[in-house]
Amino acid sequence: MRIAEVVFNLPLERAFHYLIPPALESTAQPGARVLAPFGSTSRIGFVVKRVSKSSFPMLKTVRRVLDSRPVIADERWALAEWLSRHYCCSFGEALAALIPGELRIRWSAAADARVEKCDGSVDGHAPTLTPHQQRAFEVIEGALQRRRTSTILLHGVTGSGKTELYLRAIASVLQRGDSAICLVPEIALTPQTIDRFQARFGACVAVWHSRLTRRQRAQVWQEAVSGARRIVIGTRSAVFSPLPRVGLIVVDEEHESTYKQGDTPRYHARDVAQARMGLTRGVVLLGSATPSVESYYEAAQGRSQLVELPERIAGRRLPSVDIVDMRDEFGARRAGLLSRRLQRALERAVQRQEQAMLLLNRRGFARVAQCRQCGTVMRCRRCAVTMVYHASQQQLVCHYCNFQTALPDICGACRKGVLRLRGIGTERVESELHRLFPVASISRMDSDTTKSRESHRQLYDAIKTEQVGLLVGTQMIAKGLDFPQVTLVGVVSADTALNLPDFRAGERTFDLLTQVAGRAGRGAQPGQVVIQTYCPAHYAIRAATRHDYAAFYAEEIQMRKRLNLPPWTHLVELTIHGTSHARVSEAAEGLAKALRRRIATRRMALLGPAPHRIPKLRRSFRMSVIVKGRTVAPMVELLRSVLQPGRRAHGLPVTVDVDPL
DNA sequence: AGCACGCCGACT
DNA sequence: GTCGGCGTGCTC
Repeated sequence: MRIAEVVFNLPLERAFHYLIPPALESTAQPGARVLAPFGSTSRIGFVVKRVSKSSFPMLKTVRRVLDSRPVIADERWALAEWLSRHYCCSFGEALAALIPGELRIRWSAAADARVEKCDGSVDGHAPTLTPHQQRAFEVIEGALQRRRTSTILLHGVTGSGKTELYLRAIASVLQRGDSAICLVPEIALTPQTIDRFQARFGACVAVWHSRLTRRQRAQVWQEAVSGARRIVIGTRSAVFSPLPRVGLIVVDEEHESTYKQGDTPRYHARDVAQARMGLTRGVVLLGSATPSVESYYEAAQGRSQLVELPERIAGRRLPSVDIVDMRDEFGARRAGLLSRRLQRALERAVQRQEQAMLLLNRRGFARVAQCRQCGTVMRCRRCAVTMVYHASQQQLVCHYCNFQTALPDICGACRKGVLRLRGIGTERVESELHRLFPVASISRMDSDTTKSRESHRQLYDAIKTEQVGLLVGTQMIAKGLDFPQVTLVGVVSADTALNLPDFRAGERTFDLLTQVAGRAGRGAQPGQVVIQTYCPAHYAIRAATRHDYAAFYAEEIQMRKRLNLPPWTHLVELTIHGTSHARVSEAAEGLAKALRRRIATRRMALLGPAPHRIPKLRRSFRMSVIVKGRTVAPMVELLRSVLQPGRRAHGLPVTVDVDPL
């Protein structure tokens, strides 16, 4: 038993054997990380097993053990197995995903666990529940008491009091001695939620997100393990929190795409939450005003329980929504930015000193720079996508790789024409507002103005204290913000998301419009929403104006069925990349052929190969192949065998994206 | 995934 | 003649 079987964070299924020196005998146990010589260097790996002999003739020796106790054990170990099975990654990659990258330092679970009294009992500060909330809570409480794996979808309109129900559910779990995780889409968007959690539960709440420093992360981790904290509220990786006995995972705004991890393993935190609670008979509470079609379908199929909160609390009304048909407004002649209707509404808001928000889901000043003479559009030379002009930096910026370059005086292609800026972004709207309302206080909120650690909070506070009258922003302003003085929300263009080549375009649009509309009229004054669009008849837009999720879902699910798309099927997207275009397409063809041969007998379909949505990124060409099937498991099993060893096709690396967005 | 080894094109 | 491109194979 002096040999450790070790896996690494590499796209390799195989494990490697190492001798364990006597001094490390007691600590080199399954679940502990070790530093092991690997090729010409050393790397960190995970011990998965102890064995007594190995067929490998020249074993090296473990250098050191990083953990005095396993970092991953029990149900989190099983969760890693699920991750690797479901997302087609190696076990080593799955284990690595379960611990923060920053946890490189030695840690011991022996830290003093000063568990404060923390049962989350509902005190005088908690508001009384409305009848709808009360009924919803009974369902949630019932599920928690049953102690069986279950999922509840809480579909509540914006401002219907979902957070209060999360708090009550968590309190209930704490009272019986278990712990809970609450996932939020983006920490910066939810300062209010965190404040409320801390007000209710005090020091037993830990906050987990990407902007924590290394030290803070290690500390939160430690406190979660030791039981000093019983609640973790955080972004997607918080689903892996090492809290003991997690009885409930709340996924707030479950439809948000930020729950999907961008690199291997490309997990979806909502699905991981369900897998985790499946292992410990816990409850998953999904909350949304605009549920993902997937989650609503699960409820419709009876696999999860649907609970509705159809009304706003405190008798607040949902805002009235007006559609401006931009074809009437500007017609085939010059395109404009703000319709007369929206301008008038803005004027009224400014006069009454109320706040207004304008949404445009595109940052920068102009979407493209195009030559007036030859029509050439400025593209990023590494990514082959159009570059966006940013007035604040006076530069063209690639939104994929952040490559920047000055706006040339004349076109580089024909050396004659002057470049013309076309297509609008948030910067352009901001300058238009300055022109129309020179005395108003105007701010812009997008990822450009909120880059630094503190800028988001500062801007948020300025709006909260009403130093800002008019706010322009990307989807960042559409989500979660609660500013009672906002009475007007304008959507500059509802069509930006609608016209993308994506089968979720309708869903995205419905979500964005409903969410941004929910920012209006949260205080005493009623809210008004003005939506500008060139497709007023589209069902996603029409349903959003009526706040009618059911109508949207009914249309959407039929379209998905007709085209055999999710949630009726699952997709797995394979992307092959490499610097040689010829080699990439050769490999993609080869992979498609190999797969096609094998899926003939199974109930799967193959699409492609075709150029990836972004055909070239950072000098690398990309081709995609999509596998479609009724369930994920057989597809991943097949891919695992075809892409071995090293998850490659014809020598080129392949990324596997299960249920891509 | 990195890294070393090995085989063909444009330079001092 | 060699420097360096990336295609190939290996890592206990």
